[in-house]
Amino acid sequence: MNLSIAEENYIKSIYKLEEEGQEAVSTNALASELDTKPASVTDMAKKLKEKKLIEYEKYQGINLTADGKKAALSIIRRHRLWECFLVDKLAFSWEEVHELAEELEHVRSEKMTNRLSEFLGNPQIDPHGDPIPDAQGKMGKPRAHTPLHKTKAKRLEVVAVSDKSTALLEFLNAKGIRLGTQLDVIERYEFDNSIELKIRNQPAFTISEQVSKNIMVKPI
Amino acid sequence: MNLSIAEENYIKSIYKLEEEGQEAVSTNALASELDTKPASVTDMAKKLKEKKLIEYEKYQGINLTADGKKAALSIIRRHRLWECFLVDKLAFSWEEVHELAEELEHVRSEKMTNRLSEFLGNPQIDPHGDPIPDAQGKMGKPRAHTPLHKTKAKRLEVVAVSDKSTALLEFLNAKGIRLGTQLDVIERYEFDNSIELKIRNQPAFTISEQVSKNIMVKPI
DNA sequence: CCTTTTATTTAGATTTACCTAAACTTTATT
DNA sequence: AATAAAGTTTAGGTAAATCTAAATAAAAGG
Repeated sequence: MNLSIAEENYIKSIYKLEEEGQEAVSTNALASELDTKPASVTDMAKKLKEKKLIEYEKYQGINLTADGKKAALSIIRRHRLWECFLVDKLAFSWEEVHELAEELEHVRSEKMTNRLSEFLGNPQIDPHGDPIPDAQGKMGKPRAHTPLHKTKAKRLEVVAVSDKSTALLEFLNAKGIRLGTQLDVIERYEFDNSIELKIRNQPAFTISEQVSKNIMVKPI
Repeated sequence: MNLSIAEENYIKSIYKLEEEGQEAVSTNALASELDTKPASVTDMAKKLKEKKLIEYEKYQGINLTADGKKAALSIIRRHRLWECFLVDKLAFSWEEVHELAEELEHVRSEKMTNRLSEFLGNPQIDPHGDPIPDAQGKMGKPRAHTPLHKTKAKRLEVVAVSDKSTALLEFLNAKGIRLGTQLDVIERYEFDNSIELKIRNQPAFTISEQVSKNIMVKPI
């Protein structure tokens, strides 16, 4: 199956929205994810259905077929491996790599992808904590799922960040939060769902619900 | 200046044909280099002229402007650095990397390009022996220029290969010819311009003019 | 120098991936 | 259940990069 860059981007976004729990991905949701218009999504949906990569009926939303899922995992694999490359080998920081990987991911060569993986030591997670599918399209573990704002635990470790925008990642950098950082929850404020945190001996600080939603943690 | 992939490919090809000695690059030559039709070239020529990357008058052929040359060198730099990466780090052989680099070269990020260069140890030549322009767009030396079929010398060293097609490179692989290989010319046959060669102690073999044209050498 | 050949350009279509505006479904609300 | 609101699709259009076929210009040959 030979996909255009646009088609790959649609597949990737559909996969993402399905992962986030949407039973069937709506035209609107996909349009806003891809920063395009609903009418364009309808057009593309017809094309991807033709190619048997999605299930789609008028007004009923979109789901990936098995083939579509396979394609998505292949794109995600390439994306995350390039992110590792940029961080591990070219010394980029985690907030810089998403956009570049968006471009590099579209160079389709299984041989290159597999050699890149090997060169990087077959990494299991990317710089944002997301698991990297293997050459067969198997995703290690299904990504760390507990966002900080839904945990009760007091001592936590950051395992992933779900929003890859430069803005959020730079904010986290500034606060000293990165992958593996240990957090102590000092206080949860009901009225705005903000959370007061502390890292080791550093002074405490507060983060909004917006932020805590995007920090995936596990108790320690 | 933001160029599309198509525009970048035109710029690169114009640069190549100018290098090969064409005073003004003809519509036909460019069309066949890019494997497209003359009519398409005319269309694109108008656009690139608009962007001040080429000089172009109807029926008069095409030349790069200073800006066009700068753009070309930037693309070539990216192309050749990725070729080095693929060969040095991912263990590809020289006949496999051209196509992949054609795609990777279109990811435009000066920061990434410069870091890639540094990561590779700021290489001066790519796996085919072509010089790599530096970050300022300066090309080390102007590529080794003597094709094997034009030399009189008997003892030679291979310094570059001008045709990057898989076919030629695989043929050279099979014969044991690679960058730095030392050749002894046994005989030159006038009637078809073929050349009989020997490498060290191996048995002699003959190559056609087609091939010898594309092997750049220096006497030793 | 005139004619033929070759090279180049124009005109008009096509494809992909978009868009806007209008029409139509579905869902939510009273 | 009727109607309003929200979501989705259709219809028709645009821009980029192609193409074919026809027209035109330049070069080559007698």
